[in-house]
Amino acid sequence: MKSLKDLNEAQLEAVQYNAGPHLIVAGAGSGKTKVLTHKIAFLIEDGFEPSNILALTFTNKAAKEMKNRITAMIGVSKAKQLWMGTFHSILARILRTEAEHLNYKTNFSIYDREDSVALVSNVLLALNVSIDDKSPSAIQHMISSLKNRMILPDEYAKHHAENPAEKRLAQVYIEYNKRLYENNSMDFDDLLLKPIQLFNNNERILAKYKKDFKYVLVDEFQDTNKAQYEIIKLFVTGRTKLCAVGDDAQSIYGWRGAELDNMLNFEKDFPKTQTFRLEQNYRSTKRILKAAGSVIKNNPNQIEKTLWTNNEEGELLSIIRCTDEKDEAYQISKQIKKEISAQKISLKDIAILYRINSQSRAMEEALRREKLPYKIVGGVEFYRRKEVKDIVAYLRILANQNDEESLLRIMNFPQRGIGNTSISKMIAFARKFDITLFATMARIFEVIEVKERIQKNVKQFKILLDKYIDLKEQFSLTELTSALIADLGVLKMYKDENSVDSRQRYDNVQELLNSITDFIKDNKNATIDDFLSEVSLISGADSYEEDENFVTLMTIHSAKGLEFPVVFITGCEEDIFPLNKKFDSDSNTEEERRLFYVAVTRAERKVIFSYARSRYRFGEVAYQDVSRFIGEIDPTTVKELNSGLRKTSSRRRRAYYDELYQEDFDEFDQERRSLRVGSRVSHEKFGEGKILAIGGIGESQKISIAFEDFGTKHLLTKFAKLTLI
DNA sequence: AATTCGTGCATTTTT
DNA sequence: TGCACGAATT
Repeated sequence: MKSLKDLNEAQLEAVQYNAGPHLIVAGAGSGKTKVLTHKIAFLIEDGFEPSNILALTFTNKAAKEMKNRITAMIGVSKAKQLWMGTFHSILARILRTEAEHLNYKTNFSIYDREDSVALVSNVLLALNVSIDDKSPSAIQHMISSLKNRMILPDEYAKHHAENPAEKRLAQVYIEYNKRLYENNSMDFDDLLLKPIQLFNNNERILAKYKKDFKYVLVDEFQDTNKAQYEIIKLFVTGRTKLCAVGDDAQSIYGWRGAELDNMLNFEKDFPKTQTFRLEQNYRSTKRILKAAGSVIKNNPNQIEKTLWTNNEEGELLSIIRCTDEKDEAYQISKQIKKEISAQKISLKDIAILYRINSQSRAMEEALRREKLPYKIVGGVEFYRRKEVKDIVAYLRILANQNDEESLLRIMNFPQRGIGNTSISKMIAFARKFDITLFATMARIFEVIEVKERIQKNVKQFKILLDKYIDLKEQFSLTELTSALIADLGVLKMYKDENSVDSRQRYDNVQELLNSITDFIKDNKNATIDDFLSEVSLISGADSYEEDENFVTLMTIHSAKGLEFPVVFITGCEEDIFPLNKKFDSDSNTEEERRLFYVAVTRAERKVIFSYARSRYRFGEVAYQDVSRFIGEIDPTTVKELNSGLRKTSSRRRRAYYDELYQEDFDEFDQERRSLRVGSRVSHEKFGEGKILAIGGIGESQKISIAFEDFGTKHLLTKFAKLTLI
């Protein structure tokens, strides 16, 4: 097979191995996707049917990339038969087919995070409970972690909930799941959990899929959580072949339940595992690899491997020191202009990476001012925008009338005079007679508590929905949606409003129509359910298009898997990167370090770090310390770009830095230089704590401190008698 | 029921 | 800082 010619020896071995379960430990830039695609092509040539191959990825982006490359190798018709996609989308597909065995209907809705949070909110309200003042989104996250660890509501209530707060959480968890079921809906975690339930209870169904999946390939294996691992184990037994690809150093989804141990213990769960290592990097310069390596080696838990490259030595990495986030943005813009005129690179070769989305704001402003075209990947994502979600909620109701969350969303959008009071009455009625909210609308005249005028509005609304539920059988999705939008008059509404905001909304609704048209074009026989699955599972990171000439802005998480000639890594400051919450654990820092590693290894030729000495956080100025990761970089690989001072010997660099920072802070704040964000202090009444933020100057300076026993307090520095510990 | 105004709170990262 | 939500006002 001639395509195997451009593989190196290690890659070739991994591609051709077929004797049993195998784990490919693939370092950054070592041609992981290439190996996977070649492997699939190789298998097909070897006689495997495409429809017997299951290839699982984590992001749609990765799935799409792989699909494109494979299509180029084996042709559309074969590529189409592959089971290839994200865990979530493949399992959603299986669930739609098998829904009835779980007592779900095939048209179930998929709730994204926002929908789930809204549902949690409603549950909290209905049960009238609160859990340690936690926000609905925090509670949603707690429920999600439980699901990730495969702890179901009943089990949690029986075996895990001990203190009163946990007991209340159990209550909420139970009700939340019950409502999901009643709404004929699943959240993201259910898409993984329900299949396990299905397969455990129905051997015949499992057998059917096992027969289909003769070869299972898993990308980004280090990011699998317990449920995903369980699914793989269900599919892979006996003669099924398993190929897992991953890089423990790039595991950055621990917070989402990813268990790195899945990778470290792989050999135990799958006996006779063969491990391959891809250690040659084709992406970065020697210096970049050395710098990245010098940081990641501070993590104790790792699979041993040495990344090397034949690429050139390359430029030194550089560091830009900035006064604040505006200065940072400005200096980066200047640097970008410099890079472009000095070298033969264009805007699309440049990425600006940050730890948290909120960092993008200052950057955007500077880029606009400097007239540098840019594009944000991720951020407030298209399908998460209010105006888009509103329309999507209509489509969801047309597909699944049980979906109460969606119905609530559109009940009074556009405004039709059905307010909260009336809605509460209707919900009460629905609960009393144990019917859905949708069914209640049909009997609205029995809900006597609702004013007559409003009953009529509900009736009108119901007629509208019924009309489109009817029409969906005859019309294409595109026709249906445009007719609906016209009927609702939302475009006109946005146009009339004629504000900056509403113009944007207008465009977004138009864009939604376009995306539906595109989707139907690509998926000829797609149903409304298919489209809705796609919409729920899509993410901002998927919108990245590499051929357009823009500077790319994104979080490091969404940069995973991508590469750029020039990479800016911004906000290299303690409490941002690493972003340590409250009292941080080592494992968190290790994950942050891996994230840093991912950031650095995105670069082909040049890396520029930046950090600011102060930064607006929570509306207050916070004085920042430079990230520990900067200090961990091998000093022979970096230089400071804008220190007014000459180079110092590398051995002295640490001391020199410390001195420099001391000076800098003095300029800012003579009196209180000893109090810094992150410092630990003691207060005579509140005991010990950590400084979160310092704002204002002189008399009015305020300080936020997270006390260990008293929570977060905001105090006037003048009055708070603080001592540094 | 809709609009306006004010307060308080928040920032991880994503399928 | 800016946004979201709640109370107060119409």
